Amino acid sequence: MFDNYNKLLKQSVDLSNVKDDGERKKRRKNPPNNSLPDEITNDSSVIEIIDSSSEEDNFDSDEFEDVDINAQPVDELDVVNESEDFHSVAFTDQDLEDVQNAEDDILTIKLNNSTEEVKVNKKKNLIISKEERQKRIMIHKFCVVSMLIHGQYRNSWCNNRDLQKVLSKGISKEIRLLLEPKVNEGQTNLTKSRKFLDGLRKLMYMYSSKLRITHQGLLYKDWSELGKYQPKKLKDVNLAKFKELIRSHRSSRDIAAQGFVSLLRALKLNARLVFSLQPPDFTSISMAREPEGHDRNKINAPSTHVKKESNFSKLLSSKSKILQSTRFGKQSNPKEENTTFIDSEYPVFWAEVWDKYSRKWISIDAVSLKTIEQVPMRRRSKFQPPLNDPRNQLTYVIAYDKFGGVRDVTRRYAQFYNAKTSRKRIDYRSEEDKIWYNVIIRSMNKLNRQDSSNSIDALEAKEFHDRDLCEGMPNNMIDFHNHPIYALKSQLKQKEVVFPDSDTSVCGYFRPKNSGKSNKGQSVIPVIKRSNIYSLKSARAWYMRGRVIKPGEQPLRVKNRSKKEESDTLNFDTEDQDVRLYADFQTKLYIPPPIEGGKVPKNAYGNIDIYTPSMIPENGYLIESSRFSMKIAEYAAKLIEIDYAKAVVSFQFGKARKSFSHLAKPMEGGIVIDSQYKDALVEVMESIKEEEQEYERSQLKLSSLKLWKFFLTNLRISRRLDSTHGLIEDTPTTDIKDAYIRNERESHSVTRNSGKYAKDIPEYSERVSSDNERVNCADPEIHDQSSNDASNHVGADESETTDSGVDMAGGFFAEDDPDPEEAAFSPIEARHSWTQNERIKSPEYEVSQEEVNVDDFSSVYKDNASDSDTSSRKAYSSNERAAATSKVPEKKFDQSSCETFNRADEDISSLSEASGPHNGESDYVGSYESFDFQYSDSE
DNA sequence: TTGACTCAACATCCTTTGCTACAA
DNA sequence: ATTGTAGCTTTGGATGTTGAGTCA
Repeated sequence: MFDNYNKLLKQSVDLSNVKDDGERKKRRKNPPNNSLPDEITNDSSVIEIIDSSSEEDNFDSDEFEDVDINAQPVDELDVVNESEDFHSVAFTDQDLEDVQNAEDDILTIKLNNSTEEVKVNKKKNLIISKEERQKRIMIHKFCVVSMLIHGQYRNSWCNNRDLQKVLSKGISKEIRLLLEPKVNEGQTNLTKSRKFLDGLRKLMYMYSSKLRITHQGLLYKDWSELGKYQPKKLKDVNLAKFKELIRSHRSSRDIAAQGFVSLLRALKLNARLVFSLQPPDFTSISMAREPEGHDRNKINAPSTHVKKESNFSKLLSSKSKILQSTRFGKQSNPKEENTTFIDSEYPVFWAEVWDKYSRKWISIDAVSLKTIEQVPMRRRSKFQPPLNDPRNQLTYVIAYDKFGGVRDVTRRYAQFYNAKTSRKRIDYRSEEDKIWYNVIIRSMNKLNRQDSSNSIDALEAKEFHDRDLCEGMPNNMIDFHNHPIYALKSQLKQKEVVFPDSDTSVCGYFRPKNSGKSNKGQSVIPVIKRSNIYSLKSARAWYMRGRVIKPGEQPLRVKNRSKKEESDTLNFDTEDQDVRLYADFQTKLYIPPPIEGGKVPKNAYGNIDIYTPSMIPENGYLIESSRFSMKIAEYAAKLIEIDYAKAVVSFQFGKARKSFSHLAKPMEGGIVIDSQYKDALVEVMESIKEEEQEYERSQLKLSSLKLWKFFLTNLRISRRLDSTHGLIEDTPTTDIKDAYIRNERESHSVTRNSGKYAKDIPEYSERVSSDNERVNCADPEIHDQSSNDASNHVGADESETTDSGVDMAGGFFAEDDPDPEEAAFSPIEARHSWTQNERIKSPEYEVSQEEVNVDDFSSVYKDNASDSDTSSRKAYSSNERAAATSKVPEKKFDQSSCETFNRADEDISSLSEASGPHNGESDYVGSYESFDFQYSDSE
């Protein structure tokens, strides 16, 4: 299960494709001037100049001491790696020495010149990019979900009857009696509870005495360690293996704890499996650094594992990779290379048992801590690891009960949940994430536990509430920041205010550890209830949220406009230069004026503001532009002569603010009308919409017919030219002409073979395929495909016809100039309309559908369209031909229209069928009937 | 050793209703 | 002559958050 999770995790990282270097390059505002090490040595003259000046003027011994000379080459490497494409350059020890030598030569210069830059770079490299943050959040979420599911599986395995049977066999009568006292014993609940706990304790010791921990379980990993190979981990645990491991009492701590839960359940106790999820911390936004001290060993994993972590190592910047190779590459001892993660002494999995006598959850860890505890209210739980534990972080504690219920019980185990723990959780990040998390937790429950809550749940909820109250004030100033219950005045945001600003808002006092300077000598500072802190907004801002200031309310704060704004507005009215800010209790819901006599009230701009649904007038209705376009809505309203107002729902802000006089563009989200006209208007709009669609359809029909006409006329002209002038001999001078002639010949062969299907005629297919190829030549992939198709169809020599450039399309434009724009829509739509409505009428439809190779045929059309190039037009040498195409517009048929035709032609076969019934209406279409190219004819 | 503070570097929020030239 | 629309410009400032470093 968990290996799968790891695999998925790796994949997700692989997919997101870390672009560390590119990103960091972008973020560098001032790329360092430092050039490559060897360049530095070459450029000695420049350096000397700097040297002399810096020695006299800027030499600062303190600064000198700041820089670790030994570390300097490494820093140099950083810089180089940053500014250049460095991936392929392998650093050798020689390089490193060169750098050091170079460094020695120019020591003072380098230091003085670049110290500051190096410092800046160091700083910049410490914080990850925005994308990286997003990715970390994503991975964090993914880990949370994966671990939740993992816990769910293990929890269900704990319910396994066979396992429970085996486990409960070895339980002594004494323990059983303590856990399940006889009903008629006249004892108080307290005594019973004590006995119950005693029983649990004995059970725990019994269970733990048998255990041998042979493998490592789940542990917290830093971002840099996520992909590291964990050698002592159990793999491929399925239910059978799980049972076997628990029976043998040789497994990991996690599985042992799960086994204990199973044992508790076997004894008919209400036991929960508790899982402290260990996702990486998304709030940590610093670069993944190489661990210090003894952890260094972990970096150089054995070569066999390198592949496994390759995806994840992308998380590490390439910088640190080079650092690793340079710093530790040579000295590292193969024995030390093993990746070792030292287990935290705190558990990841443990059990909770419901003590029905004291009506409390009892936490038991029979494996790691071998402890049993009813978590205290005000003191730290034994289950909570210290905040700096590198292998166990208590952030999400999830309890799975035997009925499939899943509850977040972090509040029980985290002593400073509000002050510390909650900040590391995804649900603290935003309202959206909170919803996400709640949905996930809810969906983890079994269906019958999703919404129902039993009495135990209710008691637990009360317990958590009490714990919130018992948490008390933070013990340091940082934790007051954004604390949900308490606040310090000095930490309020600019637009936050205490109201009422008196002692009633103060709920206590805080003594900073080293009574800070900011407290102006005061040893204690007042702590304010968060509920007495209000976020202020201007009247305008409130209006944008559908609220207005109550009459007579005085602003809680008046903020001066910034100097910038003052200079912008040449208004000398002092009142306009202040922004008056109000709290939400000073506002009320905005009730818009009602529509009277069908007249919609409008603002100064002739619109109506609908920023929230509450801003729609009582008897008004908003026709949202998502359903109908603004045009249709307005037209319909005008048509039935009712008053309406365009609804401004939001504003869009331009990027360049200064250059544009307008900063905000109003976004129209529909029209507001008197609600009594709603039905009528909707009716009208629907019919307009229908009409429009009908018109579009007819336009498509028309353009399809035009295309068809264009094609047939094309063929007719070429045939007439051939019949009048005969075939022209092949000459080596004009390849295009040759191809044209050959094409014509082939088309005649089609004619002569009338009665055969197009696909059965090799020459025809050949031409079609090669043309296909030419059309698509812009895209090499398509090119290959189509040429393959060609050879599949006929296996003919393509070179014969590839250069044929026929200016047939041009000729047809002269007569019929089809609008390319129109054509762009017609063919596909036309297919639908014709296919569905008319096609069936055509008697030839069946035949063509079954026997004509549609692809081949359509390609003919592509040929015509794509070859209408001015260069190919030159191929016409004879006057006659020129005359035939004399009306060719000089307008060049561009690529886009070619593509248009290509698209169009996919459906030409259906169109050709469809145009059958219309043959009397047009000369060209009529001639189609007489034309020999009738593949559907049965001879 | 720890916490409070400063600094640097980003991230994010706040803002809240055009004009002109030119083609069709 | 009228109408519709593309293209202007080339990048804000204040506030909040985070991590590193410093100091008491």
